[in-house]
Amino acid sequence: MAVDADVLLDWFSAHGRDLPWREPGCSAWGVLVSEIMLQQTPVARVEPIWHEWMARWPVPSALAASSQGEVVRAWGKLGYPRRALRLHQAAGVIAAEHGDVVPSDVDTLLALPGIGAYTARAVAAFAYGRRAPVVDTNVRRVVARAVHGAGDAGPASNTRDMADVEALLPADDAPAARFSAAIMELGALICTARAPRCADCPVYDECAWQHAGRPEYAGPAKPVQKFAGTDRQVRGLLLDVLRGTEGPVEKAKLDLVWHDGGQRDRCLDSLLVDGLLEQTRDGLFALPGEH
DNA sequence: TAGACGTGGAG
DNA sequence: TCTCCAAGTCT
Repeated sequence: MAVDADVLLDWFSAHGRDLPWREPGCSAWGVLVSEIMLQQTPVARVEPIWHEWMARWPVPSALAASSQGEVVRAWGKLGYPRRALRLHQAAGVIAAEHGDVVPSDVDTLLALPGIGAYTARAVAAFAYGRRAPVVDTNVRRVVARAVHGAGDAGPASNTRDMADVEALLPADDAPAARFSAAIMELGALICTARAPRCADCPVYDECAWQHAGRPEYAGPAKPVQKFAGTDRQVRGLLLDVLRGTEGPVEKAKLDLVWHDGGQRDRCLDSLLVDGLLEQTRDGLFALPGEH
C-alpha cells in the first residue's frame, strides 16, 4: 500500500492553499522564516507576523542587525519565543558565513541554531526544490494511516519515519519537493488528527487504514501536556509584561503577574538564562539589548 | 529519550 | 469548562 504521487500532486494543485511563502517569488529566507514560525503554531496566527517580518527584515543580514529585544518584541505572541532568538542567531551566521544566502544543503542547515531534522529538509525542499524526506506531524499521521493502516502515528522515530517517506518520494527533485508539500497539506486539510475528512481524500481507495476498517489508534498513550500553572505559563506572563512596555520595568511590576513568588523568581531566572530578558545596572528588567 | 518550552482556537 | 492540538528543537 502506498500513496500515489500523481494523484496526490493533482489534488494539491487543485486544493492546496495559496500561502504567501509558497508564492514562486518567495525567497529562501522567506521560506526559512515561515518554517520556524510554523513550528507548533497554526498558519492563521503566523501569516500576519510573517508579512511584518518580510517587510521589515527582507534579508538575513537585516534581521541580524536588529537587537534581540526588537526581534522578541516583533515575534509577538506566536509562542516559544526562544525560536525568535535562535532565528536571530541563525540570521547572523547566514549573513556572516554564507554571504547572506540561506544554505540549500541539509547538513549546513542542520548546523544552524533552531533548525532540526524537519526544518532543514523543509527549506531544502520548499526553497530549493530538493528531494529530501520532509517529516512533520502531518506527514507522520498520513503515513501511519495510508501506509501502515494505523489510526495514528506512534512515537516519532526520525530514522524510521524518514525511511518511510523516502520510499514514497518521486525520484526527481522537483516532483519530490512538490510531493513533500502535498503530503503535508493532505495531513493538514484532509487527514487531520481529530476528524479526518476521508470522503474528500484523494488516496481514499489506496488507504491502508480504510482497508483495515479504520482501527483505533493502538499505540502508547500520548502524554498530555499541561499548561495552567506551569513555568511555561508564568514565563509567558512575565515576558508579556516586557512586550507590552517600552523600556525596562521594575521587579515589583513583574511580581504582579503571578502569586507564587518562588515560581516567579525561578521563571525570571530561567528567562535571564535563556537570554530572553536582561537585567539593567540598576536592577530593572528589559528585553535583551533594549536598555 | 522523556520532558520542557507559549499561545489561542476549536469541538 | 476543559481537553486537544498546531509545519519541532533542544537537552
